[in-house]
Amino acid sequence: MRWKKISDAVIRRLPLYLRVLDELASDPNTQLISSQELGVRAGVGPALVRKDLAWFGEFGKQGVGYEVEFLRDELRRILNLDQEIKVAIVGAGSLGAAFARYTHKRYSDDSSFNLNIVALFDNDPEKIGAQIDGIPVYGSEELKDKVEELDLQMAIIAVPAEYAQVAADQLVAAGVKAILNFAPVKLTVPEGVHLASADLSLELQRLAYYLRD
Amino acid sequence: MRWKKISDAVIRRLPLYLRVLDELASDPNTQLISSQELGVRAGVGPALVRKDLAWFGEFGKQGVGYEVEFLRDELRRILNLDQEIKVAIVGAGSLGAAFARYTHKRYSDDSSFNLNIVALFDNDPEKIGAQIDGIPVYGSEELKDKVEELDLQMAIIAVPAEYAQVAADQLVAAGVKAILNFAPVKLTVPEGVHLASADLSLELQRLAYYLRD
DNA sequence: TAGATTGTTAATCGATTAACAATC
DNA sequence: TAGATTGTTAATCGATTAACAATC
Repeated sequence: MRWKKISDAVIRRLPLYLRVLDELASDPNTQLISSQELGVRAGVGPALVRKDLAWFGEFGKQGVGYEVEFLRDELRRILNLDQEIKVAIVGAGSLGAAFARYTHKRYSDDSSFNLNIVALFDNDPEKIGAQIDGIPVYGSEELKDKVEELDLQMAIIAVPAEYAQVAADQLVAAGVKAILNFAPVKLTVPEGVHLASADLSLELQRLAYYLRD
Repeated sequence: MRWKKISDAVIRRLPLYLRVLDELASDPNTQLISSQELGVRAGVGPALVRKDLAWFGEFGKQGVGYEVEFLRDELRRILNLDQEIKVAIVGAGSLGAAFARYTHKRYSDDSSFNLNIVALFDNDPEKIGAQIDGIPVYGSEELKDKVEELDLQMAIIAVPAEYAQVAADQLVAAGVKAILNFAPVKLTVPEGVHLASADLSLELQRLAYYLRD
């Protein structure tokens, strides 16, 4: 299945819809949902909900709405979340460790959360060989080998700003195609490698603007 | 100084420009920068750089460019970062503690980083009264008092998803007008309260989509 | 002055919303 | 059938880019 050039603005909303459907799936009273209702819960207009979904197929029934379980499964498939995705964290400092715990817990609790942190990497000899929440910490020089061995497909960069580009380069060289960056720097990666950024300080600085009103 | 209805898309780019200017300010060789160069470093087109800045005044000189130090000061003023902003973190678990350390360090190291974490809040009696990196942990029932006493203007929510809306409600009731949310839930806040979200799992799920190519 | 780069207007592009025929 | 809601096309809205006169 191949969908060409669907805008990232669309892709960003799919996890929002999926979250609503996951919540609803546990409620036996709600087997159907309209674009109206799904939109309200996701914070998106109903027309946009329908347009977004229509890029991938005809998932609804006119006059009826969308089947919650069915649509959830479709969205999970579209987002490649129907299979386990193995994630590495580079940087086993307090931030890296916190994400490891956080995401690992989520993976164990929620059987449909298929993002699994399976390895941490760090340079500190004190940390290498230890485990955090049962997840092993490896030395950075093992990164390439472990990416292959463990089939790591995604990575989270949680190192200090000055090492973030180095970490990204190592990940790219190892073949990782999706990177979530927490360091407060703009990373440069080759075409075909996908970046997401969770830049705490940019967000705080943006919020500061609105303190004036 | 009051700038009406400037789009959030514009505001989001100002911290990007500010970051570039901060880096450049330490380089005595670069006293001037063109919209071209600033754009390349910030990842924005040169025309957009000029248009963004022009919303707030005429900061450049034709044929010359922008003075780095001057423009930096102007941007810091526009973003209200010319004064110390006191920030609370709600949730003193590993994530909250990691942010506290991270941002607190940044505040001490970088004299122009005026976002200062000065309080943590938690419900766990084990944690209340303790300090993390010298920052005191208070009980949640003290939130309202401490917001006033310490003049807390911003907060970071780092509690489990099921408590995030409660935390937001308490913050709003206490008068906090800017909230950065890390919990994987859509928060509802009244008009006039500004939200930023750093939703790790939404970003990871979005990245998963691109693993197909 | 000649060259460069701003500030700004007009043109383009893309994303969201409105509307409605199709149909469950 | 009557009512509801989808999928889709056309209209609108907003954001980015191109172009260029002003001017340092």
